[in-house]
Amino acid sequence: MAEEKNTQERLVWAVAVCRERGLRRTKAMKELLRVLIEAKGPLTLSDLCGVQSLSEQCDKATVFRLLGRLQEKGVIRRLGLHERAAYYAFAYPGEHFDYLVCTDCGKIEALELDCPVEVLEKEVMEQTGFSGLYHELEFFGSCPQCVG
Amino acid sequence: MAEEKNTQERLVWAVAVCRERGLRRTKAMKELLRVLIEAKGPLTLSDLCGVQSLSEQCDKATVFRLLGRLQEKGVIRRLGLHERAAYYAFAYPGEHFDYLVCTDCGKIEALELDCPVEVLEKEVMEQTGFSGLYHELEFFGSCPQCVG
DNA sequence: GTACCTGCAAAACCTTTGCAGCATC
DNA sequence: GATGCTGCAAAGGTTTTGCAGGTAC
Repeated sequence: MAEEKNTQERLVWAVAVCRERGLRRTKAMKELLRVLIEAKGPLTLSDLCGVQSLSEQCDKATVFRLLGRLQEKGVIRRLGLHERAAYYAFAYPGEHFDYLVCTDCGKIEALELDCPVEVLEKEVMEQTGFSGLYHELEFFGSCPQCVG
Repeated sequence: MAEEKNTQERLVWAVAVCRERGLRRTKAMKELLRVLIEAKGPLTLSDLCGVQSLSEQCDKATVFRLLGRLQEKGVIRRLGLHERAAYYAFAYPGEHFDYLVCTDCGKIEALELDCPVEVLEKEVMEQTGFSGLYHELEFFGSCPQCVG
C-alpha cells in the first residue's frame, strides 16, 4: 500500500515536471514513467519494449524519443553500466543510487549508499571550472552465485 | 626521457603479464599496448584504428579481439563513459583514474583523485558477498569552454 | 607441428532519423 | 487549428563472428 502510494506520488511529480517544461501529457509518457518508477533497477530500451503494457501502448521509436525527452527534463537518468546498451532509471529529487554489477551474469543491483562522492563534486567543480556536475559510480565484481 | 622510460617500463610489465597468462607476443599486441600507454585518456575502438602506427600493423577486428583479451588479462580496463562506444584505458597496478566528461563537447579528462570510494569497496563486498570488486567513477558536467 | 592469432567480409545489434498522419493543448 | 507526438520503415554506427591462412612457440 505504502509502495503503491509512493509510485503514484512519483508519477504525479514526474508528469507535472514534464508538463511545466513543455512536454505533452500522452499515454505513452505516463506508462513509460510508471514502468521506470516500478522497476527494481535501470532498464535498457530493449527491456522497456519487452514490457507488454508499454509495447501495447507505443512503438520502440517512441520509447526512444521519450527517453531522450524525459532525460532532458531531468526526470530520468541515463547510465552507462559497462554494457553495450544504455540504461535508464527514474530520478527522484534527493535520491541517488550507485550500482553494483556482476561482470559474470550481468545482474545489476542498486545501492543506496551514503555516497562520499558528493563532497568531491564541489571540489572537482572548483578545480576544473566545470559546472552542473553530477556523477555516476559503479562497482563491478562477481556475485556470490557466479563464484559458486 | 623519464616519460619515455616510463612508457617502456609499462610496456614491459604489460607484455610480461600477458605472456604469463597465455597470450602470444605479437607485434599488434605490443603496438596496441604502446598506443594505450601513451594515450592521454581512454580511447574507443575507432580512435585506436585511426592511429596510423596501429592500423598499419593490423585490422580493426584484430584490435577488437586484442582489447577483449587484454582486458581479460587485466592490463587494460574497459569504460562506459556515457557514450555509445566503449572506451579503453591502460591499467597499471596501483593507479586508478576517475573521469570528468563534458556532456556538451564530449571532452574527457582523467582525474587522479584521492578517491574515497576505495574504502567503500570493502564495505560493499562484505555487505553483498560480491568478490573481486573494482569501481568506476565519472563526473559529468559542462566544461568552461562550453559554458562560455 | 600445433595452437593461437589475423584479415576480410558479412552478420548482428542498438540507436537514430524522415515523413505522413494523429493527439494534445 | 497549430504544434508536437507517434508509427513504420529504413539508415547509421559499433560490435561480433566465420573461416581460411599465417605466425608464435
